[in-house]
Amino acid sequence: VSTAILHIDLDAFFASVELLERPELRERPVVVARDTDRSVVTSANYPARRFGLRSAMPLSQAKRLCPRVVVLEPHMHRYRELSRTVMAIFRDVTPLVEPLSIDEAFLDVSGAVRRLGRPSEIAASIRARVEAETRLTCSVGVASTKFVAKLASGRAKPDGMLVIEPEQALDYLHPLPVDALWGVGEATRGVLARLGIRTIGDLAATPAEVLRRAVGEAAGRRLRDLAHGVDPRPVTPGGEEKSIGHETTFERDVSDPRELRRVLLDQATRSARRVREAGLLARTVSLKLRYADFTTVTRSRTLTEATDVGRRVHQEVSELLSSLEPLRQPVRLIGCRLEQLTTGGEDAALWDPDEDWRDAEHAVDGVTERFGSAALRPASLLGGKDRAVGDTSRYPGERSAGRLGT
DNA sequence: TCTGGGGTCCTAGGACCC
DNA sequence: TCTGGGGTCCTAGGACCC
Repeated sequence: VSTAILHIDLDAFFASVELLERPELRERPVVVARDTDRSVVTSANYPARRFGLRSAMPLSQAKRLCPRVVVLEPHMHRYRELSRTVMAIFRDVTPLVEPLSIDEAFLDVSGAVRRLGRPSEIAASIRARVEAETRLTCSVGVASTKFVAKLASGRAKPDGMLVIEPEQALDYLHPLPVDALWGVGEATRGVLARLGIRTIGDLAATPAEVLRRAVGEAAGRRLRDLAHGVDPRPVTPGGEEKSIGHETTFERDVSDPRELRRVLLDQATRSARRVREAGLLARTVSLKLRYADFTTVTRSRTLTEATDVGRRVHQEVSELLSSLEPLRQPVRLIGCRLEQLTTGGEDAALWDPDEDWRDAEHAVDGVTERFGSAALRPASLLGGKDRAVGDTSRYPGERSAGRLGT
Protein backbone atom coordinates (compact mmCIF):
# COMPACT_ATOMS: atom_id res chain seq x y z
CA VAL A 1 0.00 0.00 0.00
CA SER A 2 1.50 3.26 -1.04
CA THR A 3 1.03 6.68 0.45
CA ALA A 4 -0.69 8.04 -2.60
CA ILE A 5 -4.09 9.38 -1.58
CA LEU A 6 -4.40 13.14 -1.42
CA HIS A 7 -7.17 14.98 0.35
CA ILE A 8 -7.31 18.57 -0.84
CA ASP A 9 -9.42 21.18 0.87
CA LEU A 10 -9.73 24.87 -0.01
CA ASP A 11 -9.10 27.12 3.00
CA ALA A 12 -12.16 29.00 4.33
CA PHE A 13 -13.49 28.65 0.80
CA PHE A 14 -16.53 30.96 0.61
CA ALA A 15 -14.88 33.66 2.70
CA SER A 16 -11.68 33.46 0.64
CA VAL A 17 -13.64 33.84 -2.59
CA GLU A 18 -15.46 36.91 -1.29
CA LEU A 19 -12.17 38.42 -0.15
CA LEU A 20 -10.77 38.18 -3.67
CA GLU A 21 -12.98 41.18 -4.42
CA ARG A 22 -12.64 42.84 -1.04
CA PRO A 23 -8.91 42.51 -0.27
CA GLU A 24 -9.05 45.46 2.11
CA LEU A 25 -11.05 43.25 4.51
CA ARG A 26 -8.49 40.45 4.65
CA GLU A 27 -7.14 41.18 8.10
CA ARG A 28 -10.57 41.85 9.56
CA PRO A 29 -12.97 39.21 10.91
CA VAL A 30 -15.26 38.23 8.01
CA VAL A 31 -18.03 35.67 7.72
CA VAL A 32 -20.19 34.68 4.78
CA ALA A 33 -23.89 34.44 5.65
CA ARG A 34 -27.20 35.81 4.60
CA ASP A 35 -27.80 38.61 7.03
CA THR A 36 -31.14 37.56 8.54
CA ASP A 37 -32.26 36.73 12.07
CA ARG A 38 -32.19 32.99 11.46
CA SER A 39 -29.01 32.65 9.45
CA VAL A 40 -25.98 30.60 10.27
CA VAL A 41 -22.37 31.26 9.32
CA THR A 42 -21.40 29.33 6.20
CA SER A 43 -17.73 30.30 6.23
CA ALA A 44 -15.41 32.29 8.51
CA ASN A 45 -11.97 33.63 7.65
CA TYR A 46 -9.08 33.03 10.03
CA PRO A 47 -9.25 36.43 11.77
CA ALA A 48 -12.91 35.64 12.55
CA ARG A 49 -11.95 32.21 13.87
CA ARG A 50 -9.71 33.90 16.44
CA PHE A 51 -12.95 35.21 17.97
CA GLY A 52 -14.35 31.69 18.07
CA LEU A 53 -16.54 32.12 14.99
CA ARG A 54 -17.15 28.88 13.11
CA SER A 55 -19.25 27.72 10.20
CA ALA A 56 -22.71 26.45 11.22
CA MET A 57 -22.76 28.89 14.13
CA PRO A 58 -25.91 31.05 14.33
CA LEU A 59 -25.12 34.49 12.96
CA SER A 60 -26.68 36.11 16.02
CA GLN A 61 -24.16 34.33 18.21
CA ALA A 62 -21.31 35.27 15.90
CA LYS A 63 -22.26 38.92 16.16
CA ARG A 64 -22.36 38.66 19.92
CA LEU A 65 -18.91 37.11 20.06
CA CYS A 66 -17.49 39.63 17.62
CA PRO A 67 -19.58 42.77 17.16
CA ARG A 68 -17.23 44.18 14.49
CA VAL A 69 -17.57 41.12 12.28
CA VAL A 70 -18.14 41.91 8.61
CA VAL A 71 -21.01 39.88 7.12
CA LEU A 72 -20.81 39.21 3.39
CA GLU A 73 -23.66 37.74 1.36
CA PRO A 74 -22.96 34.39 -0.33
CA HIS A 75 -22.59 34.10 -4.12
CA MET A 76 -23.03 30.42 -4.83
CA HIS A 77 -22.52 30.70 -8.58
CA ARG A 78 -19.03 32.13 -8.02
CA TYR A 79 -18.15 29.32 -5.67
CA ARG A 80 -19.39 26.76 -8.15
CA GLU A 81 -17.36 28.33 -10.91
CA LEU A 82 -14.13 28.42 -8.90
CA SER A 83 -14.83 24.89 -7.72
CA ARG A 84 -14.95 23.75 -11.35
CA THR A 85 -11.65 25.49 -12.06
CA VAL A 86 -9.95 23.82 -9.13
CA MET A 87 -11.38 20.36 -9.87
CA ALA A 88 -10.12 20.74 -13.44
CA ILE A 89 -6.61 21.35 -12.10
CA PHE A 90 -6.94 18.14 -10.08
CA ARG A 91 -8.10 16.20 -13.14
CA ASP A 92 -5.05 17.40 -15.00
CA VAL A 93 -3.02 15.32 -12.57
CA THR A 94 -5.17 12.20 -12.51
CA PRO A 95 -8.62 11.10 -13.63
CA LEU A 96 -9.06 9.53 -10.17
CA VAL A 97 -10.62 12.60 -8.58
CA GLU A 98 -13.53 12.17 -6.17
CA PRO A 99 -15.14 15.48 -5.22
CA LEU A 100 -16.53 15.30 -1.67
CA SER A 101 -18.17 18.68 -1.71
CA ILE A 102 -17.83 22.01 -3.45
CA ASP A 103 -14.43 22.67 -1.86
CA GLU A 104 -12.70 19.35 -1.31
CA ALA A 105 -11.71 16.20 -3.14
CA PHE A 106 -9.77 12.98 -2.84
CA LEU A 107 -7.14 12.18 -5.47
CA ASP A 108 -5.47 8.82 -6.02
CA VAL A 109 -2.11 9.77 -7.52
CA SER A 110 -0.50 6.32 -7.46
CA GLY A 111 -0.65 6.20 -11.26
CA ALA A 112 0.93 9.63 -11.62
CA VAL A 113 4.03 9.02 -9.53
CA ARG A 114 6.30 7.92 -12.35
CA ARG A 115 5.26 10.86 -14.47
CA LEU A 116 5.08 13.61 -11.85
CA GLY A 117 7.15 12.56 -8.84
CA ARG A 118 6.43 11.66 -5.24
CA PRO A 119 2.93 12.34 -3.88
CA SER A 120 4.28 15.16 -1.74
CA GLU A 121 5.81 16.77 -4.84
CA ILE A 122 2.55 16.36 -6.72
CA ALA A 123 0.71 17.95 -3.81
CA ALA A 124 3.11 20.88 -3.74
CA SER A 125 2.69 21.52 -7.45
CA ILE A 126 -1.10 21.32 -7.21
CA ARG A 127 -1.06 23.84 -4.37
CA ALA A 128 1.10 26.16 -6.42
CA ARG A 129 -1.15 25.86 -9.46
CA VAL A 130 -4.33 26.44 -7.50
CA GLU A 131 -2.88 29.57 -6.00
CA ALA A 132 -1.49 30.84 -9.31
CA GLU A 133 -4.75 30.31 -11.19
CA THR A 134 -7.32 31.28 -8.56
CA ARG A 135 -5.43 33.25 -5.84
CA LEU A 136 -6.95 30.78 -3.36
CA THR A 137 -4.99 28.65 -0.94
CA CYS A 138 -5.66 25.03 -0.13
CA SER A 139 -4.36 22.41 2.25
CA VAL A 140 -3.37 18.87 1.40
CA GLY A 141 -3.19 15.68 3.43
CA VAL A 142 -1.21 12.77 2.02
CA ALA A 143 -1.66 9.23 3.31
CA SER A 144 -2.37 5.66 2.24
CA THR A 145 -6.07 5.80 3.18
CA LYS A 146 -8.84 8.28 2.62
CA PHE A 147 -9.65 9.03 6.21
CA VAL A 148 -6.05 9.52 7.33
CA ALA A 149 -5.51 11.81 4.34
CA LYS A 150 -8.56 13.80 5.43
CA LEU A 151 -7.36 14.07 9.00
CA ALA A 152 -3.98 15.18 7.70
CA SER A 153 -5.36 17.98 5.54
CA GLY A 154 -7.32 19.28 8.52
CA ARG A 155 -4.13 19.32 10.56
CA ALA A 156 -2.25 21.05 7.76
CA LYS A 157 -4.63 24.02 7.56
CA PRO A 158 -4.37 26.74 6.50
CA ASP A 159 -2.20 26.77 3.40
CA GLY A 160 -0.17 23.71 4.31
CA MET A 161 0.60 20.09 3.61
CA LEU A 162 1.06 17.07 5.88
CA VAL A 163 2.27 13.61 4.86
CA ILE A 164 1.45 10.69 7.17
CA GLU A 165 3.34 7.52 6.32
CA PRO A 166 1.48 4.21 6.87
CA GLU A 167 3.71 3.19 9.79
CA GLN A 168 2.99 6.49 11.56
CA ALA A 169 -0.77 6.31 11.13
CA LEU A 170 -1.75 4.50 14.34
CA ASP A 171 0.55 6.60 16.54
CA TYR A 172 -1.03 9.64 14.97
CA LEU A 173 -4.60 8.41 15.34
CA HIS A 174 -4.81 6.88 18.79
CA PRO A 175 -4.43 10.02 20.95
CA LEU A 176 -7.10 11.90 18.96
CA PRO A 177 -10.64 12.30 20.35
CA VAL A 178 -13.25 10.00 18.79
CA ASP A 179 -15.08 12.84 17.08
CA ALA A 180 -12.03 13.42 14.90
CA LEU A 181 -13.31 10.39 12.97
CA TRP A 182 -15.48 10.93 9.93
CA GLY A 183 -19.00 9.96 10.98
CA VAL A 184 -18.67 10.68 14.71
CA GLY A 185 -20.63 13.77 15.64
CA GLU A 186 -22.19 15.01 18.83
CA ALA A 187 -24.67 12.18 19.36
CA THR A 188 -22.20 9.34 18.80
CA ARG A 189 -19.57 11.08 20.88
CA GLY A 190 -22.07 11.18 23.76
CA VAL A 191 -22.95 7.50 23.42
CA LEU A 192 -19.28 6.53 23.37
CA ALA A 193 -18.40 8.82 26.28
CA ARG A 194 -20.93 7.00 28.45
CA LEU A 195 -18.95 3.83 27.76
CA GLY A 196 -15.74 5.60 28.73
CA ILE A 197 -14.56 5.73 25.12
CA ARG A 198 -12.98 9.12 24.45
CA THR A 199 -10.03 8.61 22.15
CA ILE A 200 -9.53 6.65 18.98
CA GLY A 201 -7.16 4.47 21.00
CA ASP A 202 -10.02 3.65 23.42
CA LEU A 203 -12.13 2.76 20.41
CA ALA A 204 -9.48 0.38 19.07
CA ALA A 205 -9.48 -1.46 22.41
CA THR A 206 -13.28 -1.87 22.56
CA PRO A 207 -14.77 -5.30 21.72
CA ALA A 208 -16.70 -5.33 18.45
CA GLU A 209 -19.89 -6.56 20.11
CA VAL A 210 -19.93 -3.70 22.63
CA LEU A 211 -19.50 -1.22 19.81
CA ARG A 212 -22.23 -2.81 17.73
CA ARG A 213 -24.71 -2.62 20.58
CA ALA A 214 -23.82 1.02 21.20
CA VAL A 215 -23.94 2.46 17.69
CA GLY A 216 -25.43 -0.25 15.46
CA GLU A 217 -24.17 -2.70 12.90
CA ALA A 218 -22.66 -0.57 10.17
CA ALA A 219 -21.30 2.26 12.30
CA GLY A 220 -19.83 -0.21 14.80
CA ARG A 221 -17.84 -2.04 12.19
CA ARG A 222 -16.70 1.12 10.51
CA LEU A 223 -15.53 2.78 13.73
CA ARG A 224 -13.58 -0.30 14.74
CA ASP A 225 -11.92 -0.51 11.34
CA LEU A 226 -11.01 3.17 11.28
CA ALA A 227 -9.58 3.00 14.80
CA HIS A 228 -7.27 0.26 13.54
CA GLY A 229 -6.30 2.32 10.55
CA VAL A 230 -8.32 0.11 8.19
CA ASP A 231 -10.09 1.97 5.38
CA PRO A 232 -10.23 0.09 2.08
CA ARG A 233 -12.53 2.57 0.31
CA PRO A 234 -11.05 3.37 -3.10
CA VAL A 235 -11.09 6.81 -4.66
CA THR A 236 -14.02 6.63 -7.08
CA PRO A 237 -14.76 9.48 -9.46
CA GLY A 238 -18.20 10.48 -10.62
CA GLY A 239 -21.37 8.97 -9.25
CA GLU A 240 -24.95 9.98 -10.04
CA GLU A 241 -26.77 12.11 -7.50
CA LYS A 242 -29.31 10.19 -5.43
CA SER A 243 -31.71 13.00 -4.58
CA ILE A 244 -32.48 16.56 -5.57
CA GLY A 245 -34.44 19.01 -3.50
CA HIS A 246 -34.95 22.45 -2.05
CA GLU A 247 -35.90 23.73 1.36
CA THR A 248 -36.67 27.12 2.84
CA THR A 249 -36.61 28.48 6.36
CA PHE A 250 -39.04 31.34 6.77
CA GLU A 251 -37.93 34.52 8.44
CA ARG A 252 -41.12 34.28 10.46
CA ASP A 253 -43.08 31.09 11.09
CA VAL A 254 -45.95 30.51 8.68
CA SER A 255 -49.38 29.04 9.34
CA ASP A 256 -51.19 29.98 6.13
CA PRO A 257 -51.61 26.82 4.01
CA ARG A 258 -51.76 28.88 0.81
CA GLU A 259 -48.41 30.46 1.59
CA LEU A 260 -46.93 27.01 2.30
CA ARG A 261 -48.24 25.66 -1.01
CA ARG A 262 -46.92 28.66 -2.90
CA VAL A 263 -43.43 27.95 -1.59
CA LEU A 264 -43.87 24.25 -2.32
CA LEU A 265 -44.82 25.02 -5.91
CA ASP A 266 -41.62 26.99 -6.37
CA GLN A 267 -39.54 24.24 -4.79
CA ALA A 268 -41.28 21.49 -6.78
CA THR A 269 -40.79 23.40 -10.02
CA ARG A 270 -37.10 24.00 -9.41
CA SER A 271 -36.46 20.44 -8.24
CA ALA A 272 -38.25 18.92 -11.22
CA ARG A 273 -36.34 21.17 -13.59
CA ARG A 274 -33.03 20.00 -12.15
CA VAL A 275 -34.16 16.40 -12.50
CA ARG A 276 -35.06 17.04 -16.16
CA GLU A 277 -31.78 18.77 -16.82
CA ALA A 278 -29.97 15.70 -15.52
CA GLY A 279 -32.03 13.53 -17.89
CA LEU A 280 -33.51 11.68 -14.91
CA LEU A 281 -36.92 10.79 -13.53
CA ALA A 282 -37.92 10.69 -9.87
CA ARG A 283 -39.96 7.86 -8.34
CA THR A 284 -40.29 9.22 -4.80
CA VAL A 285 -41.51 12.63 -3.68
CA SER A 286 -40.94 13.73 -0.13
CA LEU A 287 -42.11 16.62 1.99
CA LYS A 288 -40.19 17.98 4.96
CA LEU A 289 -41.71 20.21 7.59
CA ARG A 290 -40.07 21.82 10.59
CA TYR A 291 -42.40 23.25 13.20
CA ALA A 292 -41.79 26.31 15.33
CA ASP A 293 -40.36 24.15 18.13
CA PHE A 294 -37.85 22.68 15.65
CA THR A 295 -39.35 19.19 15.59
CA THR A 296 -39.11 17.89 12.06
CA VAL A 297 -41.39 15.49 10.20
CA THR A 298 -41.14 14.00 6.74
CA ARG A 299 -43.75 12.36 4.56
CA SER A 300 -42.98 10.61 1.32
CA ARG A 301 -44.76 8.76 -1.42
CA THR A 302 -43.43 6.50 -4.12
CA LEU A 303 -45.21 6.90 -7.43
CA THR A 304 -46.21 4.10 -9.74
CA GLU A 305 -44.78 6.12 -12.58
CA ALA A 306 -41.63 8.21 -12.23
CA THR A 307 -41.92 11.87 -13.13
CA ASP A 308 -39.96 14.97 -14.03
CA VAL A 309 -42.95 17.30 -14.09
CA GLY A 310 -43.06 20.11 -11.55
CA ARG A 311 -46.84 20.28 -11.39
CA ARG A 312 -47.04 16.56 -10.69
CA VAL A 313 -44.48 16.91 -7.92
CA HIS A 314 -46.35 19.85 -6.48
CA GLN A 315 -49.59 17.92 -6.51
CA GLU A 316 -48.01 15.04 -4.56
CA VAL A 317 -46.22 17.20 -2.07
CA SER A 318 -49.36 19.27 -1.55
CA GLU A 319 -51.34 16.11 -0.77
CA LEU A 320 -48.62 15.02 1.62
CA LEU A 321 -49.01 18.37 3.34
CA SER A 322 -52.77 17.80 3.53
CA SER A 323 -52.10 14.57 5.40
CA LEU A 324 -50.46 16.63 8.15
CA GLU A 325 -53.24 19.18 8.35
CA PRO A 326 -54.46 20.65 10.57
CA LEU A 327 -50.87 21.62 11.39
CA ARG A 328 -50.05 21.29 15.06
CA GLN A 329 -47.83 24.40 15.08
CA PRO A 330 -46.71 27.21 12.80
CA VAL A 331 -44.09 26.11 10.30
CA ARG A 332 -40.50 27.23 10.38
CA LEU A 333 -39.17 25.30 7.38
CA ILE A 334 -40.70 23.53 4.42
CA GLY A 335 -38.96 21.50 1.77
CA CYS A 336 -39.50 19.24 -1.18
CA ARG A 337 -37.10 16.50 -2.30
CA LEU A 338 -37.11 14.04 -5.19
CA GLU A 339 -35.58 10.63 -4.58
CA GLN A 340 -35.08 7.30 -6.29
CA LEU A 341 -33.82 9.03 -9.37
CA THR A 342 -33.75 6.77 -12.38
CA THR A 343 -32.51 7.22 -15.89
CA GLY A 344 -35.11 7.28 -18.59
CA GLY A 345 -35.86 10.95 -18.55
CA GLU A 346 -35.36 12.59 -21.89
CA ASP A 347 -31.79 13.40 -22.71
CA ALA A 348 -31.21 16.93 -21.51
CA ALA A 349 -29.03 17.63 -24.54
CA LEU A 350 -32.01 17.12 -26.83
CA TRP A 351 -34.07 20.01 -25.60
CA ASP A 352 -33.60 23.63 -24.82
CA PRO A 353 -34.97 24.64 -21.41
CA ASP A 354 -36.27 27.84 -22.96
CA GLU A 355 -38.20 25.90 -25.57
CA ASP A 356 -39.64 23.32 -23.28
CA TRP A 357 -43.06 23.14 -24.88
CA ARG A 358 -43.00 19.50 -25.82
CA ASP A 359 -46.18 18.82 -24.00
CA ALA A 360 -48.69 20.64 -21.90
CA GLU A 361 -47.32 19.39 -18.58
CA HIS A 362 -43.86 20.71 -19.16
CA ALA A 363 -45.40 23.84 -20.53
CA VAL A 364 -47.00 24.38 -17.14
CA ASP A 365 -43.57 24.18 -15.55
CA GLY A 366 -42.33 26.70 -18.03
CA VAL A 367 -45.13 29.10 -17.19
CA THR A 368 -44.46 28.70 -13.48
CA GLU A 369 -40.79 29.40 -13.96
CA ARG A 370 -41.43 32.45 -16.08
CA PHE A 371 -44.40 34.09 -14.47
CA GLY A 372 -44.74 32.59 -11.00
CA SER A 373 -47.53 30.56 -9.51
CA ALA A 374 -50.15 33.29 -9.99
CA ALA A 375 -50.07 32.49 -13.70
CA LEU A 376 -51.48 29.06 -12.93
CA ARG A 377 -54.90 30.30 -11.86
CA PRO A 378 -57.30 28.81 -14.39
CA ALA A 379 -58.68 32.24 -15.13
CA SER A 380 -55.39 33.63 -16.30
CA LEU A 381 -53.44 31.45 -18.66
CA LEU A 382 -53.99 27.79 -18.51
CA GLY A 383 -57.65 26.99 -18.49
CA GLY A 384 -57.94 25.06 -21.74
CA LYS A 385 -54.48 23.68 -22.05
CA ASP A 386 -54.50 22.62 -18.44
CA ARG A 387 -57.69 20.60 -18.72
CA ALA A 388 -56.41 18.91 -21.80
CA VAL A 389 -53.90 17.11 -19.62
CA GLY A 390 -56.51 16.13 -17.09
CA ASP A 391 -56.36 16.33 -13.30
CA THR A 392 -54.43 19.55 -13.30
CA SER A 393 -57.23 21.94 -12.55
CA ARG A 394 -55.93 22.23 -9.00
CA TYR A 395 -53.90 25.13 -7.91
CA PRO A 396 -52.43 25.99 -4.52
CA GLY A 397 -55.10 26.32 -1.91
CA GLU A 398 -57.97 25.47 -4.20
CA ARG A 399 -58.83 22.30 -2.37
CA SER A 400 -57.34 20.09 0.24
CA ALA A 401 -56.75 16.80 -1.43
CA GLY A 402 -56.44 14.33 1.40
CA ARG A 403 -56.49 11.32 -0.85
CA LEU A 404 -53.44 9.17 -0.19
CA GLY A 405 -52.27 5.72 -1.06
CA THR A 406 -54.48 5.26 -4.05
C1' DT B 1 -26.28 29.85 21.57
C1' DC B 2 -30.84 28.64 19.11
C1' DT B 3 -30.09 26.32 15.28
C1' DG B 4 -29.21 27.14 6.65
C1' DG B 5 -29.39 24.44 2.64
C1' DG B 6 -27.41 21.01 0.06
C1' DG B 7 -26.86 16.29 0.50
C1' DT B 8 -25.57 10.87 2.08
C1' DC B 9 -26.18 6.85 4.76
C1' DC B 10 -28.28 3.89 8.35
C1' DT B 11 -32.03 1.74 11.18
C1' DA B 12 -36.29 -0.34 12.17
C1' DG B 13 -40.80 -2.12 11.37
C1' DG B 14 -44.17 -3.87 8.27
C1' DA B 15 -45.58 -5.81 3.79
C1' DC B 16 -44.71 -9.11 0.60
C1' DC B 17 -42.37 -12.93 -1.83
C1' DC B 18 -39.95 -17.29 -2.16
C1' DT C 1 -52.32 -26.16 10.38
C1' DC C 2 -48.59 -23.79 11.92
C1' DT C 3 -44.25 -21.81 11.18
C1' DG C 4 -38.70 -20.45 9.36
C1' DG C 5 -35.51 -17.58 7.32
C1' DG C 6 -33.83 -14.51 3.83
C1' DG C 7 -34.43 -10.76 0.64
C1' DT C 8 -36.49 -6.49 -1.15
C1' DC C 9 -39.34 -2.52 -1.01
C1' DC C 10 -41.57 1.26 1.40
C1' DT C 11 -41.85 4.76 5.03
C1' DA C 12 -40.26 7.72 8.96
C1' DG C 13 -36.76 9.39 11.55
C1' DG C 14 -32.16 10.55 12.75
C1' DA C 15 -27.01 11.18 12.54
C1' DC C 16 -23.73 13.23 10.00
C1' DC C 17 -20.94 16.08 6.57
C1' DC C 18 -19.60 20.62 4.31
